[in-house]
Amino acid sequence: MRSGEKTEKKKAEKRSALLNAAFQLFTEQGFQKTSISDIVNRAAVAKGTFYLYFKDKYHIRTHLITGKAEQIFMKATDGIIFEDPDNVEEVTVTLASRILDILNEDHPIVSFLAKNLSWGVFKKDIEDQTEKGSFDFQGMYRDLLKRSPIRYRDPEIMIFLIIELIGSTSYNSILYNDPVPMNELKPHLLDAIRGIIRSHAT
Amino acid sequence: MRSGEKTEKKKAEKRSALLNAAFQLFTEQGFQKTSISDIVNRAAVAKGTFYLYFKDKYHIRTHLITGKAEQIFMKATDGIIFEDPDNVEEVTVTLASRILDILNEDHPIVSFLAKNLSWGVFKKDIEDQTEKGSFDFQGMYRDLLKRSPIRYRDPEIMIFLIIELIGSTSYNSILYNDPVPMNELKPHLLDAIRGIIRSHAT
Amino acid sequence: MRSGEKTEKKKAEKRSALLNAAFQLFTEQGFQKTSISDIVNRAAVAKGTFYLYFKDKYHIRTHLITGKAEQIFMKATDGIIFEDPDNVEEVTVTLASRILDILNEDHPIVSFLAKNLSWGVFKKDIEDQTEKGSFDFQGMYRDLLKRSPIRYRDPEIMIFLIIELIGSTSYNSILYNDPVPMNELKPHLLDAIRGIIRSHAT
Amino acid sequence: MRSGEKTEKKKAEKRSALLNAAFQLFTEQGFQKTSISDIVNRAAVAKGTFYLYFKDKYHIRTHLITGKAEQIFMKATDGIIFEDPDNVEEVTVTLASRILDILNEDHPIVSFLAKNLSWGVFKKDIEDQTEKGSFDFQGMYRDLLKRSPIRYRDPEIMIFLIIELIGSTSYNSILYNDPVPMNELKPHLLDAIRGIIRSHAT
DNA sequence: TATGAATGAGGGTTCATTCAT
DNA sequence: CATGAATGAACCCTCATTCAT
Repeated sequence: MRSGEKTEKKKAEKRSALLNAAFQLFTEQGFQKTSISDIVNRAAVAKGTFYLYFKDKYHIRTHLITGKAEQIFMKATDGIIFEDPDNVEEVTVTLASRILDILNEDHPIVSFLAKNLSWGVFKKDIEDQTEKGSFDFQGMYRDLLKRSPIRYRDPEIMIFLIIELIGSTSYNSILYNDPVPMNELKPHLLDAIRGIIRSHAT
Repeated sequence: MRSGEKTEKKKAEKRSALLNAAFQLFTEQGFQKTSISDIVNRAAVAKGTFYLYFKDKYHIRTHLITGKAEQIFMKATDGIIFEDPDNVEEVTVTLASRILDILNEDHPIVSFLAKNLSWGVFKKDIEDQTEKGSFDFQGMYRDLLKRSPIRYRDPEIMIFLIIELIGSTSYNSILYNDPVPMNELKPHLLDAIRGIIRSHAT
Repeated sequence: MRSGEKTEKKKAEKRSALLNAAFQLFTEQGFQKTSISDIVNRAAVAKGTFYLYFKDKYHIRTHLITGKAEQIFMKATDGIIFEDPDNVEEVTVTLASRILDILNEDHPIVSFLAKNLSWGVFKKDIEDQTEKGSFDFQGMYRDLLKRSPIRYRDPEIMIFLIIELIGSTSYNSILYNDPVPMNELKPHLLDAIRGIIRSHAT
Repeated sequence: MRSGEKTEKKKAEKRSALLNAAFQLFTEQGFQKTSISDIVNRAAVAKGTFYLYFKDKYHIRTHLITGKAEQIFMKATDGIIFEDPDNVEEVTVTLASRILDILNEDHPIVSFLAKNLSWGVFKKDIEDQTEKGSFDFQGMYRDLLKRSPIRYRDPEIMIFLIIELIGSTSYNSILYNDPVPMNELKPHLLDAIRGIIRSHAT
């Protein structure tokens, strides 16, 4: 009745092969230019198989985006210890720094996210997916602000500015060293973040 | 001149009709979802005519992007008078403010640029096109920094950070009031810009 | 008997579940638009199981048609007593009337037969299937004509005309009240049948 | 500007080729089993060309059905002269007779209509299409009944019974001589029609 | 027997591009 | 210059059928 272990394993392999193939192709050629034929060819499975695991191209992209984003946040927060865990500036800058390092070491992920992650897609995906275990970044940050001894005006705007700044500058710096490599850009970026945070402190 | 004035005029009209139609459609539906059929239909021109004026869809997009960008910069600098034209902070913030106002009053342009302008495309287009009369923003800014009594470290990085910050935040704020409308976001944005400039001052 | 009773019962259940599911689906969506996936899903049976009981979609349709047709004839003749069992007109009109009533009270069967029973299919099915116990309508009618005191010219044509008339008019009248509901159409139909019978009497 | 005569002629040829190919294939294999690939292959045009002339398979079927039906009615009424044009029985039987002759001489049309014309399709098509020049059978018959010296009860039911009887019996008789060839069936059929008409006379 | 994952041929449809007019 | 009919490759997706478990 129940499918055996072996079958289950094979299924996981197919799914994984499809995700990997899609990730590579979306990164190399972008989402729109990648056809389902391309994906199944690289994954070495039959065309119909794709539809056993994903509804369509958008579905597999969503899985990739949320998966990769979560992976980054997990890595960024893993084993981290703050000297002063209630210091918004320290926590934010440290997290930003770690995320920039992770991105800087994983060009494919940057390329993939840059080519596939627009705010529209991101927000929609986030809302569509209330998957268990999904990393709750917003909640974590809300707690941080609550515990902080310093109050911040318009914290939502603050975080919005910071995220957009990181996101928009990473792409060219990391992938094309334009205008300078991330190593060089990073201090300026963290400075700018500090500036934003301070200007919101009351 | 062999061809009569009338013919020349008609030619320009067709070209113009194609550009307008493409702009509307790229804005409404995005680049990928717009077909050449769509464009020629809206322009009320035969399909083959498209190929008399543009090589393909990418070509017409390039023309639109550079045209619109130039239009914005022209408008932003038109008739402007600075109290202290050598003050980098004043000039930059004023320009930024005017550009934000222009964008905020022209949603289609924001939508169009957001949907069609990635850095990759932009740089490539800029390089491909050495069109006469194209607005020399970089040159203007270089002069400003030269005349400034204050010196700035890594001015290129500074301008990069500012441009990316403006570009990335405008889209959601202007079109979706997310996280707040541009009216509200603007002071924070200008603050952040000031912060970036000051942290680069020596 | 090697296989236990329980197994036999389960087997019959699966077969039955498939037949029921197919009947419903063919009735609801028609034969062509129903996929084998649809059938096994509704029958709550694995895809492969279908092929243990039926060769393909055509095969299951055939079983349904002959089964349903037989069911109708059985019901129509069940417990019937004629005043004058040798009177062809009385017997025919009474049978026709009962069949019309049965159909009128069982819209799904009408819909199913209408959507799935063309003469071509019917005749082929009948010939292919020499299933035991199949109701011998033709034989019954031959006997009736033999016993009748009145002789009829071309009896086969006569019965052909009657069957076609009933079959073709039932669908629209019963399911769509078009041009009128069966209650209203019925007397006219029986009149027409009487007319056909009389014009064949010698 | 305007496409030339030659172009117009070629267009008509393509359209015609598609209609002919579709007619043959629908007749040979039925509607559902015929793919658009089949049609364009037989018509010897490219696949995309199909969509220049017809929206989909249903659209081309509709054109064929209405076209063929009109053709039959035109032929049946062409040059007809009645001794007593107000005699419902004479007119009806004469028309029926001519239609049966036409059908009997054009097996493909019978096969096509049998395989493609269900009442549902027919009524929907008729309603969808208020094309100019379409033969107005209903109007003609209404006039006939109005002029008739004899009154008829429920004339709509009467005509419904007659049409269904002709339609349902023609298929097997003409194409398969079952139960007898049309030549032989025809007198019985006309008799039955007469019977229906008389039983509706007041 | 029973399962359901896997297959891949084939369905309908779109569209950039060409070319005779 | 301008046209738009014609093309056919490529797209996404469905589904009957097989077969290892």
